[in-house]
Amino acid sequence: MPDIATAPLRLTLPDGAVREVPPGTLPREVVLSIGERLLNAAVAVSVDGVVQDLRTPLRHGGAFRVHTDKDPESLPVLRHSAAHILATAVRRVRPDAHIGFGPAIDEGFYYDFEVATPFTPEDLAAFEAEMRKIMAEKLPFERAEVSREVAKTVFADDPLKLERIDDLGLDEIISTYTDGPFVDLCRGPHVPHTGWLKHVKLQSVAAAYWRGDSNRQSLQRIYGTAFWKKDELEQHLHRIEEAKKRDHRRLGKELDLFLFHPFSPGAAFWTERGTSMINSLHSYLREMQRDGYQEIKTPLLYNKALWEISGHWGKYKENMFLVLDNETGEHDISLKPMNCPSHHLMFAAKKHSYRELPLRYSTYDVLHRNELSGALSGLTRVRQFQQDDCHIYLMETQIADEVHRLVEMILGYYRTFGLTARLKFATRPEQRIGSDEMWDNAEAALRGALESTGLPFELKVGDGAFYGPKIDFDVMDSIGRAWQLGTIQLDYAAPDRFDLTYTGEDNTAHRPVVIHRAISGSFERFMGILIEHFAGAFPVWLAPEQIRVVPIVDDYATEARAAVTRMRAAGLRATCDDRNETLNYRIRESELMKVPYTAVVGKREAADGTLAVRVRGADGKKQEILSVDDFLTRVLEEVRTRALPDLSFLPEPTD
RNA sequence: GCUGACGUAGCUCAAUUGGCAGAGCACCUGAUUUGUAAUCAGGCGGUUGCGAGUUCGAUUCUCGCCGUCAGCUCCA
Repeated sequence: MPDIATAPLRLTLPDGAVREVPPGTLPREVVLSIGERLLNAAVAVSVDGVVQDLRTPLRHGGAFRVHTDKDPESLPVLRHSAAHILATAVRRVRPDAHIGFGPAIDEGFYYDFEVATPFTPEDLAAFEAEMRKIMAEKLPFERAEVSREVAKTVFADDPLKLERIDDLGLDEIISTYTDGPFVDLCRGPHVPHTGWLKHVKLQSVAAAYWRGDSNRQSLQRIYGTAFWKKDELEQHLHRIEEAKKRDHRRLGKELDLFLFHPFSPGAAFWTERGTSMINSLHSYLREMQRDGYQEIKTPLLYNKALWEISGHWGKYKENMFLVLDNETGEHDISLKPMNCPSHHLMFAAKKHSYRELPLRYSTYDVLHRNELSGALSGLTRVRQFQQDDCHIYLMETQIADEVHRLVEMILGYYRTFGLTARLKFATRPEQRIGSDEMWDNAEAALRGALESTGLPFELKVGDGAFYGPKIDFDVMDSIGRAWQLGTIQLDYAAPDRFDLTYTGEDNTAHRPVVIHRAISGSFERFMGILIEHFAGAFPVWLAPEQIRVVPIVDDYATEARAAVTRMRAAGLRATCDDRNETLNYRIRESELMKVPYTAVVGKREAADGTLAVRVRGADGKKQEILSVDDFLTRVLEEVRTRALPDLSFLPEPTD
């Protein structure tokens, strides 16, 4: 047991009042002294922001706060306790199970078990039932602080816990928590007793390596979640269901945007509709880069000599698709996993003047990365993709301006989609190339440029690329999920490796600096994000089919087709659905395909040269009768401004 | 890659203990000529992912392969 200093601890309450208590005082006593009702509602307390439970002796003074189920700090405590209750249940039902770790996580909790035979979904149901019993039993969570020797005795039958104990530092307090028959090595904090848990749901079971190490044994991990209130749990589960409905894999099929085939896992087949969307994205980017960018194309296959120069052969070979060279019989050719080396070759192929800098190469070339088969997932993790990639060669003095300009451009691009981004500044990682001096320069330059934008950013120490620091853009979509998309990476190493030079004002050779930057990350993943963000109801400029014209009966098909012809001539993507089906049927299909405008032509419209325009998702309420000209003007304006759709009209996706 | 679950018509899903593989939608044909989210009738469509094995008989059981999905430290 570590020494506890004897000087009284000063606790400052939120109202400014100060309590002095002897070290080792239990928080519950402090809370009780504030009020009995508060104690009944208290889940945990925090001292200077560090959350602990009511039965962990106080060791430090500081800002003292009491957390009830209203406070965000309390939810992880509840979920951590839920994890223990799960372990308690599993041990009752399957006494042979060894216990691993069981923490609270963002959306709930998990617990790892080592068992001879994997759990089944039926086991999960049995565990959940047992958990309910344990919750009804209101078993107190008893905390004990024990010596290393005692801990080892308690967990003599749990090898995973023993290993954990051995990892603990000598000065760390070893504590255990007991609820009923179950003892766990645990730092806490926990709720007072198992009855505090009311709304728990076990969600899935999957394998997880012990300590995430694929060389270690595989454990069974059970995921679950818990909430204070029933409707919170139900809402959470409902949100998961809703997210499934806008899953891009499902919508991609329903909206006929792309498909996958087992003969080329991890590579999308884009349908006409999906291709149309990607082309719209391309045009937008080209428009943004009209000024000062050179779009180029470079080969897809390279001799390994290039990868040896770039360093990929040593650091990235596992992820590259190697190709057999028939003449040498060796796999010494590779599909490119990145564009940078080929751009550097392009740069090095000519003499460059300082007057040309910054020189910006952009490309949409296809890249291949050999991701683990188990890592593939829809459009978000693929083996073949296109980046909106760009490499900028510049002088060090130009970095600040350029980065400033890039940040604005990238944020502007996201804004077009109604996406907001958070910036992260990532510094030198442990595994890196280049001298410390180089890193000092690079980090200072990039950071200075970032600060000049005046935007808030988060510092990610050690998260940089191996060749330089970077700014990452994490984008939040319409349902609050974060995706890492854009990146601005400073590279002092590649110019050396590729011996890149430009001729300066002084007529001697100088090293340029390289900036790698991507905006969408990859078009594949960006499409996946857009599909989910808009739930398939894309802005007009992006929608693969912008207008569907529907004649009520054959008699007006001529007028309908004439309208479509005019729309197409104006550069819009319009179709005519004059199939022999009922009007309702065709309207329904147009709505299901999320076509922004369905223009109906009946007797009146045919006579007047008008269209009855139905707006997607508005339930027919926003219909307007417009002349073809007025309608065209309006849609063209929406396309020109890349107007965002009114997402409040977003219908619940249909099953 | 590893662990588990899954793979039946273009799509979404059925099929008792192993016993003739079905439905809806889509598609095709015909009828119907429709005013804002599914008109009616008929028809086409499958060597049940692929390959072995067990069995009188396999969608069903076993094994291998392919693919899909979930997960693979947010540290007791």
